[in-house]
Order: sequence, then C-alpha cells, then structure tokens
Amino acid sequence: MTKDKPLTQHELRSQATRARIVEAAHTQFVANGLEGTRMEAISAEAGVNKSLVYRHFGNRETLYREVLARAYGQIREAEAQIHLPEDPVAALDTMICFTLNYYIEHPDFLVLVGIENLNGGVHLREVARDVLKVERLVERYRTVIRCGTDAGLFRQGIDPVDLYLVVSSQCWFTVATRHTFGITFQVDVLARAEIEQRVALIKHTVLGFVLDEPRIDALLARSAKQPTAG
Amino acid sequence: MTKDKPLTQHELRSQATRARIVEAAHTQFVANGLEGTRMEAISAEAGVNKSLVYRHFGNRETLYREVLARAYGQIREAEAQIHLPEDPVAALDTMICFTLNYYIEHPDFLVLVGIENLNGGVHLREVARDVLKVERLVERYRTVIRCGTDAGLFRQGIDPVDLYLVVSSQCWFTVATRHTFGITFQVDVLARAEIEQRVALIKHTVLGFVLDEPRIDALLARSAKQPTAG
Amino acid sequence: MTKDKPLTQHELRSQATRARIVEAAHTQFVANGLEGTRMEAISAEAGVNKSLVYRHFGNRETLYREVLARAYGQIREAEAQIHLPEDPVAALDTMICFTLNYYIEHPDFLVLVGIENLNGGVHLREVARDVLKVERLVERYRTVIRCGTDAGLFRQGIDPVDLYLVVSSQCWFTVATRHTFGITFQVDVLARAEIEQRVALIKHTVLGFVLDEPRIDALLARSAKQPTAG
Amino acid sequence: MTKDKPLTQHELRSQATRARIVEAAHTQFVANGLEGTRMEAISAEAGVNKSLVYRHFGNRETLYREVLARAYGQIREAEAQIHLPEDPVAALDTMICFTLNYYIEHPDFLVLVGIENLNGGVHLREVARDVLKVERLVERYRTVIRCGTDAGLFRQGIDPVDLYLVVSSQCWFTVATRHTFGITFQVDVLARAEIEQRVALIKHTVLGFVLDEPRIDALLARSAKQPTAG
DNA sequence: GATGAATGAGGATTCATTCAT
DNA sequence: AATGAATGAATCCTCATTCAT
Repeated sequence: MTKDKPLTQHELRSQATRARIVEAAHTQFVANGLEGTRMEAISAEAGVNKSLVYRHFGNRETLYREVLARAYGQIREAEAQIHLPEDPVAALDTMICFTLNYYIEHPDFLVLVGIENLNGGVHLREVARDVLKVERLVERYRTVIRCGTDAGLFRQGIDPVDLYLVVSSQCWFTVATRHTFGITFQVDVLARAEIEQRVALIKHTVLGFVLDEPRIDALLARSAKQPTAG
Repeated sequence: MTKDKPLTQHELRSQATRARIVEAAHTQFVANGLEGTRMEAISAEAGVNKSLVYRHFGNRETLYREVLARAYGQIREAEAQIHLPEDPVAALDTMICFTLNYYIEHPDFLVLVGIENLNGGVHLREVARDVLKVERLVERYRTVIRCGTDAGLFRQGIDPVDLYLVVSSQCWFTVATRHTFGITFQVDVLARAEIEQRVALIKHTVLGFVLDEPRIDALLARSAKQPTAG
Repeated sequence: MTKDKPLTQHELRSQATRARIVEAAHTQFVANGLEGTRMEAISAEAGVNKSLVYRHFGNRETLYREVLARAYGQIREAEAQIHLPEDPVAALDTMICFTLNYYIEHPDFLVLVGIENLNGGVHLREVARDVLKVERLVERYRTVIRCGTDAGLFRQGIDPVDLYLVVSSQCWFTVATRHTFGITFQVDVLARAEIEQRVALIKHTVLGFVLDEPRIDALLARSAKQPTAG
Repeated sequence: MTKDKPLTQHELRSQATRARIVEAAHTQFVANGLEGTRMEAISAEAGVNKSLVYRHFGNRETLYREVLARAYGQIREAEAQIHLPEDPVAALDTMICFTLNYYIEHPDFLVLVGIENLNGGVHLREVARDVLKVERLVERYRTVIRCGTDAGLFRQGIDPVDLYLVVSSQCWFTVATRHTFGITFQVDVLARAEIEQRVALIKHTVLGFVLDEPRIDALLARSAKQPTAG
C-alpha cells in the first residue's frame, strides 16, 4: 500500500531497532500487564538502551498502543488469508476452527484484548480505526452466510456480526478463561480431547443458529413473550 | 450453619473493619487491577489506617485472594437462589437471563476473573476449593436438563458443563469484551436494544444445542469427518 | 540490702512478668542490636502483650537501660564471688581465667557493652553509678597486687586499674573481635587449643607487667625518651 | 598495578560519584550503625539522588560491604607505609604507637569492625580475602621479631600473630571501650596524660612478652600446671 | 495488670522519565 | 541514533507507640 521510498542505511537500522522494541514490548506487556511491565525490561529484552525506547515511542502508553494495534492488524491479516470452501457447512467449520486455533496459538492477542477491556478500551479508542479493518472481517462472515442461504441451507436474515459473536464468544471463553475454568471444573481445557469436544460443541450451536429449524423459531417466539434480561 | 458464639466488642469491631477493608479492596482491585491498586487507596477508601490493612491481611496478595474468593462465593450464592420454573424452556430462559444479568450487574466479577486469568490463575488456585461450590452450580444445570429430557423436549446425554459453557461463554463475551467489541463494531452493547437482541441470540443457540434436531446431528456427523482444530 | 516488704499476689505476678520481659529484651537486644530489636519480638519472646511492655517500661530505651544495668550488675556479682588463692601468681591466674571465662560464657555482656560504646555510652551514663559497683572490682585487683608485693614478688606501685586493663583488654579482644579476627587469620579463636594458648599468652604479658624486672624498666626508661602516641 | 585505560568522561564522573557515595556511607554507617543508617541520609550527605545510590550499589548491605572492605584496605595500606627503625625495641615502639595512633585517629575503623562483630562477621566473610592483605600485616610483625632475635634481645619462637594480639588488643580496648570504660572509671581515656600512661603500659607488657626473662618462664611453667580457662 | 485494635511516621526500594555526552 | 548517569515521585511495608476495653 505505502509507497516504499528507498531508505538510507540509518533509517533501515532505525526501523529494525524500532521493530525489535515493539516485539520486546509485546512480550513484556503480555507477560506482565500494562502496569506490571517495566521499561527496563522492555529495553533489556530488545537489547537496546532504555532511553532509546523513549526516543522512539515517547512513553509507555504510546508503545503499548503500538503493540495493541499491531496485534489487531495481525489477526485481521490472518483472517484475510483464510481459504473458504464452497460448501457452506464446511465454510462454517473452517471459520470456527480458524478462530479457535488462532486464539489457542495466539493467547497473546486475547491477553492484550483482555488488558484493554480491563482498561475500558481507552487505548484501543486511540488507535486509528482503519487499523482494525472491520469490514474485511465482516465480509468473511457475510460470504459464509451467503454461501449457505444460496444453497437453501441456512435461514434468511442472519446477521454476520451475530454469527461472528456466536463463533467468537465460545472460542474466546474457552481460551480466555482457561485458567479459572480449569481450576473450577478441574479440567485442562487445552488437552486434545477437550478441544475436540469443544469444537463439536461450538459447531453444534452454530448450526443450531444458522439452520432453518421451525421448532426453534417457534420456541423462541414463545419465549420472547416472557420477561427477559435488563 | 456455623455456631455463632457471642462475639466480644473487640471482635465485632474488628470484623466490621475487616469487612470494610475487603469491600474497599474489591472496588480498588476492580478499578485498577492487581498491580495498579495502591494499598494507600484501599485504606483511604475503607477509612482506616494503612497499617491496619496490613495487620488484617498481611500483604496485598492475600487481600486480593480474599476479594477473589468472596466474589466467587457471591455468584454461587446468587445462583443458588434462582427459582427455576417447571417448564424446561422457561428454565433455560431463566438461566440465560440470570447469567447475562449477573454479568451485566456485576462486571466486577468478570473483571476479577479476567485479572485472574491474566495471572494464570495463580491466586484462585490458592483459594480453598470448597469456596467455589462447583457442585451447586452444576446441579442447577443438571436440573434444567433433566427437566427438558423428562418432558421429551431435549435430546439425551447433554452434559451440564457443556450447557453451562454455551450459556456462559456468550454472556461472558458480551460483557467482558464490551469495550473492544464496541469500539470495533461501533456499537454500545449495553444499550437496551442490543441486549434484547443478544438474549434472543443466546436463546437461539442454546435451543439449537439442547433440542433434538436430526438435521443438526446429521450435519455434525458429516462435519466430524473433516479435519478440525488443533 | 533493700528491706523486702511482703508482696501481694498481684505484685508478685507483676514482678515475674517484668522479669520475663527483661530477660526477653536481653536476648533480643543482644541478638539484634538496639535499632534492630522490635518491641513485637520482645513481647512475643516474653509471651506477653506488646502494650504490657510499654506499661512496664515506657519505651524501648528505658528497657534497654534496664537490660544494660542488669548485665553490669551480674558481672560485678560474679567477680565478687571469686575466691582468690593466697599465692599471688595463682591469684593472678584466677583473675585471668575468670575474666576470659566470663567473657566466653557471657558474650552477651560484651555485645551489650559493644552496643553501648557504638552509641557513645549515652545509656550507661544514665544508669545509676552505684549499679556499676566499681569499687568492688578495683578492690579485687588491689587485693591481688597487695598479695604479690607483700610476697616480694611484684614490683611496687602497680595501679589496680592498670592491671585490670592488661588482663581485661586481652580477654576482651579475644572474644569481642572473634569473628573478624577469625576471618582475617583463618582461625577459630574459641577452639580449645587456641584458648589454651591465649591464656598462656595473657599470663605471660601479665607477669611481665607485674614482676620486678630491671631490664624491662631500663628499656622502658630509654624508650620513654622517644616520641610517642598522640 | 592496574593498567589505567583512559576513562571516558562518563566513567570519570561516575567513579567520582561512586566515591562520594562510599565516603558518605562510611560516615553514616559509623555514626548510626548498620540498621540505624538511612539511605536518605547517605544520599543527602553525598549530594546525590537516593536512587543513584541504588543504581551504584544495589542495596544497603552491598554498600556497607564496600565501606567495610575499604576500611580494611586503608589500615593495611597505612601499615605498609610504616618505616621500621633498625633497633628492635624502637621498632616495637613504632608498631605500638602506630597501632594506638591509628585506632585513635580512625575510630571509624574500630566502629566498623565492632559492628561487624556484632553481626557475627557475616559481611566481612563476603569480602574478597585478598582485600584483607593479611600477609602484609603479619610480615611487618615478623620483621620486628626477627630484628629483635637477631640482636639477641628477644626470646626465640615468638609468633607474629601472638605479638600482634598483645599489641592490638590493648590498643583496641583503649579506644573501643573508651566510653564505657570512661564512665566506669570516671576518666577521659583520650586525655593526653592518660594516653601517655597507656602507651607506657602497653610497652611494658609487650617487652615482658618478647624479652627473654627466665623468671617469667619459670612462673609460667609452674602456672601451666594449674587448671585454666575453658 | 493485661489485651487487641488502631495509628502515624518513616524507610527501603522501584521505576518512569529526563539529561549530558 | 544511541548510551549511561541522574532524578523525583511514588509505593510497599514496618514499627514504635497509643487507645479502648
């Protein structure tokens, strides 16, 4: 996208240093949290002088934002790379598996987002909107849904964000609360057998959500008359 | 349960102070995190001398554990109070609404659990197991499931923890990632309309999960032959 | 000396407590120094409430003074119990052995006196003079000297305090600097063989000091013309 | 000895600061003891920021060790500079006067060693052995003894460490217990007249120790048959 | 006399950040 | 760009001492 002007050697070196710092900061923020991370630790891990970190990023928060934005960029990038099969159910499977896998393999992302939510999202709000590339993400889900409705398999009017929610929330919960859940229910949720079962569970609920099942609709309609949350 | 021996005035006063400190600590930990909370702030909020906090709890971590255990105790207590209707679908609705409502009204709990997961669960692991009262919780879900299967409405063999997962994960995600989700999708997830829709969504997936729908089973069986997560 | 009026039970008990506190304080001050000793530790060791220590002694310094005075009283008491043989050389031996033994067996005393000197003697100065019972001590040495001069063995004009100095300084140094000396010269000064040799050394110097040796006097006279310390 | 590489301006400045801190720490530790010394006071006296002290030395104990090692280094250095006269008695005089003078003029050293002994020598034990330069010290005494025996004045077989003990213990006691001794015997031991007398006393005992006096040997032999310390 | 709760002042250490080179 | 020295503002925790019972 950006026009890459040729860089001087100085600039190249500087950018490499910058990248090393962001990488180190990522590790540290994930491991120790926002308040728990020491600038000293970041600079040490990056192998540079502490003051240099300040020269490049000004202060800790800015550096944290850089790390946060990068993490969002990376997942969106990965999502964009997904190859969706033509078969709508297989496409759903793919999305589910990708999501759970990504969370399992990048717990860092969940940690950062967790930190961010504990902080009320103040830093993410400062991140340029376009970094989040939301449309790209929604588009993926829209494609899956179109696929299924075109095949006459899924019901009409499924909202892509709703579908994202159903998928994401269950994958998220699995990974993000793995410690407390594991302690509470005495299981290792990342054990292979557990994961397999979890995937089946998620697929089940997702299918229940997208398929056109008259009984579910009927029951939902009935239930909607009852008082609900709020 | 506990035989309440008459307490001396000293003991009464001491217990009251202790309770005030825990309350204040709860507020502070939720607002500022584990590392971000200053003992000074806790004592100030409790209206007692800083040293007194140390006299009662020894150090910050112990105090945090007390707060954490209490929060777990409270949700379990609330769950135990739920009145479940006879009708199984209504019972499900009740559980869903209770869960989402509890999370919305006690974001503190989610924050504490979030902090705990960021910390790898080290503190929860130190909390006496019986404080978690897991059986009580599972029992509630087992009851709902029995209700539905007895009525010939739900399929056989539903695991209560699985059901808890489907319900809890979606309620959890809604509240726990409300800031980042809100920023990403430009929506206020706690707005009334949003919540209503969210409840409907959760009910939908839960019904899809518990009802005996042959088509879902068939598709799941097919999908299980594909490669999955891991 | 003091007229002992019969004490009430209360008073007896109180005095016993008081004694336990002083004992505990002694142990603690010796082990941890003046600044290093915690009132908490004293009360714990005495098995009483912290406030009670304050009730009895008012503050830490006063308590320390009590301990210091008691320690001085005890050594003076022990010195008073020494049985001096008639033979003057044997009497000297007795004094030397008593002194060294007392220091070895009561390093506490040296520690307290050491603390006191590090503090410029401010606390000892507050201790009633008569507690020190100096005359008793000097008298012992005077007796030994008289013994020796009467027997025509010692020279005339030996000052008892000088003699005390010769004896005491060497015994003192042995015990008081045993750690640093031991580290410096790689030797365990309290090992039996070492002690024996040390006693012989001290006896040697003491005899050299009290005996009437013309050569020594001659050399001293010559040496006195040289510039000296100051 | 050390090859002095040219230092950068940074290094020079840093070393100067370091030296100022050690100097200030020395003063403070001597004045207030190990526990009694406040890091604040050290940094204030050194005219630097408190944190800088930590940057340079890590913690109070390390700094204390630095001070202790330096003090040992200094006395050994001074001892190495002594010019010993050829005449053996004069050489002894020189050693005695040097020792007493050094203690009088550097009570700091005695205080530090006193602190160290109260602490069981734990810190000195951590100091590199070669800092203590023990051989240098022993060599000085060996020289004096050889001097005297070669001249046929001293008896055979005098152990240099024994001689050091006789000299050092009396000088030590004079200075190290000056406060308690002064209070006990109501004298100012550092007054000129007192010092002169003290030097004479020490010389007397030292001569008694090194000279070949048959009567002393005879009495010592007799006395050795009596029970002794232990 | 004896106890436990409570306080206030202080003190070691840490750490984000700035300065000088 | 990069470094190391230096700073100032916390922040945790301790402890002598007092208060209330």
